Amino acid sequence: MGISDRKEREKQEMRKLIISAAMDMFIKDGYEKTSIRNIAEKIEYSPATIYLYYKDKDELFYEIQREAFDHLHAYFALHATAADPMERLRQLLKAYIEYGIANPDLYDLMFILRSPMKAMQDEDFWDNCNVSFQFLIDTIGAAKDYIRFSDPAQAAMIIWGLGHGIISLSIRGRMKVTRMDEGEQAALVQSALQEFMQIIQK
Amino acid sequence: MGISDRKEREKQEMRKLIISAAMDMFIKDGYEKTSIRNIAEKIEYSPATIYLYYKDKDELFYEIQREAFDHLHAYFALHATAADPMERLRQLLKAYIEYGIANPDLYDLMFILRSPMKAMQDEDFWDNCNVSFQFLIDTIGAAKDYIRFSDPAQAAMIIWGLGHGIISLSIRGRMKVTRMDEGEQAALVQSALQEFMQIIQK
DNA sequence: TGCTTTACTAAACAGTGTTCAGTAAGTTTG
DNA sequence: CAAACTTACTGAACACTGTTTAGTAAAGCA
Repeated sequence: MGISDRKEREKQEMRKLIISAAMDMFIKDGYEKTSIRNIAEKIEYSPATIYLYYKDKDELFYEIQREAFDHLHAYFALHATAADPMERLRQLLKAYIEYGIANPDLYDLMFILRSPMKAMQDEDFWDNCNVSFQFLIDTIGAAKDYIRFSDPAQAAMIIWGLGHGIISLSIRGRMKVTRMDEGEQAALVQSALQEFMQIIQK
Repeated sequence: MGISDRKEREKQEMRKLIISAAMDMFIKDGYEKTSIRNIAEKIEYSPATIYLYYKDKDELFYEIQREAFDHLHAYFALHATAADPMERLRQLLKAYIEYGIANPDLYDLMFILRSPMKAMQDEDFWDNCNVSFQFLIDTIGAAKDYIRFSDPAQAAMIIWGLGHGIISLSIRGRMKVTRMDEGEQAALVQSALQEFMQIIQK
């Protein structure tokens, strides 16, 4: 049936239209201003129409999260390229933190906000996150003989935890407690990470 | 003037009443259900009354954050007590993570939510957070000769970042990507932290 | 007692996510 | 081609949210 094919195509195009409008607003105006009503206005449809394509806001945000993870993975692939495994791991951690601080709203969606996780099975987050997560696992796997952790899973936990911790403290303003200005802060983070990588190296 | 003294006392009591109702709701029902209207209903006043005592929701949440930080500091003081500096640091990191996972909503307020930071000068967060933060700084200061960081500030950044990262990934459901059940996850976190502390030890 | 200040609230405004009845156009069928 | 059916869409409403304002009743002071 040619018509139902076209209908299906149009449905996918509409979903895509909604998602990209939402993604744009997310990046430009942040999470708080990305409302169903604002998205609807931007694409010149009524708010109710969005509910014909997405069950609720959480499901919509879940789809934007998928796009965000693709975006992050592309950044990893571009910046963690060294042949030497240990150097590649260093680059990956640096790229992660740079990405998070440069794209705080997308980072929120991927790693902080509750909304995209709500309407989700356990497997769904795995689907979205996995390509990026696997990048970390593989990089640590390649470096495993050069780091002082007996188990790569432990190393992954520590490195991800550390990276996420620094990004999220930073983008949620909690580094204020150090009473440093942003420049000092960034310098301290960088030198601390440098030493950390040195310390965990065999 | 006895009357204006009493008035002042009553004003403080009212603020206290609002805060404790809000704190209760925060712990019992979580952040999302703690609305100005719900707090007002609980204390049997109109929503507008709350605005006679707090400028806006952010200022109210800032005050609850102060209480939460007292709560956290009490937990630290209770659990990080070893005489040996390195052991005390280990206890502190463990206590931090335990506290965060056991009190996810208060942890949110202290370290994740944007709301309490909005109506805030840089110094204000310092006021709220400082007693707890100083506990970390002091503990690291005492252990500084036994850890492989040249600068205690670097060590603080790494340890806080790591602790916060693990707590926040955990309470925001992002550990799902490991495909472990909660028991396995907790075991991995614990063993990873164990090894981490070993590795940074001189 | 009369005047003023204080404490409080009902009602409204502007925003949110979401649902549902109704319409108008597109598609299929007799 | 016209009638019947299906699909796509929307206006308006519901139940929430934070916040402001005008008005009221009680408390304090002269």
